[in-house]
Amino acid sequence: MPTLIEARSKPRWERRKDARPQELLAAALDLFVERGYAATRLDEVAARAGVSKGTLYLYFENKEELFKAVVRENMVPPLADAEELINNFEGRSSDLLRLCIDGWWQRIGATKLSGISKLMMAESGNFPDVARFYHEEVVSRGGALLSRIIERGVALDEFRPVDTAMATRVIIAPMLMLTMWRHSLHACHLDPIDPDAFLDCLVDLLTRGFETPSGRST
Amino acid sequence: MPTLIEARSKPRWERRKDARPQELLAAALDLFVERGYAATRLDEVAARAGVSKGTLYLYFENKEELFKAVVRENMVPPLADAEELINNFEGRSSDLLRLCIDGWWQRIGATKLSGISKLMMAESGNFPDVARFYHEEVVSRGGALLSRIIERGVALDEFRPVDTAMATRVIIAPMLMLTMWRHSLHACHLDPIDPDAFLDCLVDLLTRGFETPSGRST
DNA sequence: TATATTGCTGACCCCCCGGTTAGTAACGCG
DNA sequence: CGCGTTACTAACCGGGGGGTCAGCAATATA
Repeated sequence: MPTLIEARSKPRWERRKDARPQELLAAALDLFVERGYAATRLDEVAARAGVSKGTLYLYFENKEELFKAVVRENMVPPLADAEELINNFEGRSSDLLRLCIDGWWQRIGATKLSGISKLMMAESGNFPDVARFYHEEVVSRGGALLSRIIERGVALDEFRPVDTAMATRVIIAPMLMLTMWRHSLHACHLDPIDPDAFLDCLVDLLTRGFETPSGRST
Repeated sequence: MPTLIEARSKPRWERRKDARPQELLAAALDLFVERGYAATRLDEVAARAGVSKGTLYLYFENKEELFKAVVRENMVPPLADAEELINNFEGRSSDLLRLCIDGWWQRIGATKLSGISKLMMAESGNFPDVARFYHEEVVSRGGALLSRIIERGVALDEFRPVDTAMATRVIIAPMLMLTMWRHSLHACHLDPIDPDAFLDCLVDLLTRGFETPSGRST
């Protein structure tokens, strides 16, 4: 039976209309990253946010819209900041490149947000609508940023002329691969890897590969 | 009603105990690659092999054992061949490395088998038992092969001394990443990529990075 | 053609999960 | 304190899919 204490101190639930969306988004992010898109149960998302499944549907139309909201809330802002940075940057393009890669690592790669990238690579084939959305909101925008940096470098004669599209992929590949590792075998305590060493190794390799003899400093 | 022709020429089904396992494995490979592990329906595997779901369970204990059989049937033999090649190879280690990477591309990377690698990266987190099996049968063995090549190169003074474990990953990362691309966004007709150009670009980058000044030829 | 053997079918069980809704309890307000 | 509004809950629905099994029909044998 409900004791006096419970009856007095704690209502069975509270009305917190303002706080719900953020709490649901946080719970959804956690679970999407942990389990993937298809394997995430909306029951569980709601439970982790401290509400019932019905409440989740008061704030989000369905699973797909919930996921899109998670992406908009978490992945898009860092992209906007990077765009800002690139627009106002004055200095060597190789420094700008490293700044962006480090920024990505600190704000996405090293955080649970990297799980979203992994999730999309893993499941985009089964959810083409979500894939299209993610491509428009994140992939194409992120790729465009990197391409701008490379083209800046080439224009200022700091980088040798390269196929921008391919170079963009060559940079992104190891970054994404690192997140894949961290979220797959690595997460099962198999095949541990040191992310910092890996990134250092690759950034070094890349800058050596890109820079012109004249652009070299150290 | 069943016509005379049907009644005479075609039985409703045939007994083909010997052929079933191979046909089921082929169907399973196709669907695992197309949809992923969790999203593959055993009903559909059976249908594609031309039998009912019940028959599938006559030949395989359950979904997990079916998947393991697919891996053993398709992924393990190329590894054994590569091992053979490495054991008997006489020549420059950089040639051996390129031979193995090309062999991987032709027998796995460029075929639907690459979908299995992608699948494991994508879903190992949700199926730790399968992940462990795959790690033992494929990942650790493949990694060991690459490590042997690198150590061979270092021992023969063709490669400069490197952290073998890290170098192994640096080689594998772009290979796996390429398969990820081909099976995710690329498969949705987004972000097309030329695999050969990508691989050439990276093999070149890697061999340059590894070889000692003395080991250089061209 | 009759009979035994067995590879194969398809209906069935049961749980799960995305999504819905009738009803209830928390809160604002007089 | 009482009343209206509404944020929230819990029970529910329907379809789907892993796994099972009683029975049937295709072959081997005679």
